Amino acid sequence: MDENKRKRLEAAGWMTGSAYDFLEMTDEEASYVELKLALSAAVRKLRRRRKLTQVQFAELMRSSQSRMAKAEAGDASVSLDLLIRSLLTLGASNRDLAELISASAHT
Amino acid sequence: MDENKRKRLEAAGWMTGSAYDFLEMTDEEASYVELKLALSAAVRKLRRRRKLTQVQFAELMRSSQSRMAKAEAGDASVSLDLLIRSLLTLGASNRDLAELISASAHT
DNA sequence: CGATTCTATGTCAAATCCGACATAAAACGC
DNA sequence: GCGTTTTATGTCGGATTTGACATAGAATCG
Repeated sequence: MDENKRKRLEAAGWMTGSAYDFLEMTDEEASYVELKLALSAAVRKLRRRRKLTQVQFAELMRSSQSRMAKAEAGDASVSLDLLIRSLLTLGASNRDLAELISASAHT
Repeated sequence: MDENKRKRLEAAGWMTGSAYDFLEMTDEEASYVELKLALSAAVRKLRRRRKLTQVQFAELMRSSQSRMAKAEAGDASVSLDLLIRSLLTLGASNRDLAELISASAHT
């Protein structure tokens, strides 16, 4: 795993929160985390493109501003479920999702 | 929503378990459920292609046979997270995931 | 058929994730 | 600068998801 990736993950709080020592993360685990970060970035991008504040977005999601902020930040407490539902709520198509996923962690 | 789709969802226990009346499910909710069912079917297919029993698969996942059975059955108690991690563990690439997603609910 | 292996289903305590709230910190306009 | 709006962060009780277990049901093979 390269250094840039490591720093990105660390910045999102993936080191202290994880049950695993970071360097022992398997490839699948790394892919999984990378995927989540890619989706969270996409949520932010798409929300802004839709000219919504986090508060407005949270209303659409029937959630809270704080949780959407965490979703966009790639916080470890946010599930893939929530990220995918966020993107769908923002109007992403399946094809959009697919492109996001195939683009993430293109190792 | 067409009748075939409705029956598929019902078969996986999505009617009694849901908080919503089925016919009031929004498009995003339907896409989300469709996606989960597509992924669960893919898990089964891929596991079999890898010549693994559910018990062996569960060991790879550090989970249990019963949970993997539920994952493959599209049980409502199984999250997208678990399905995605299952596919990654079975060796699916991001491109594979992307194709699954863009293929699901091709409305 | 009976034995063995594999899969399905129900249950439950523990772990995780959730929305909500409070509040701090940025960002933006004036 | 100061107010206002937006976003970030920490916390918490409750809801959901988890792995594990027991056990039933299929499938396969002799």
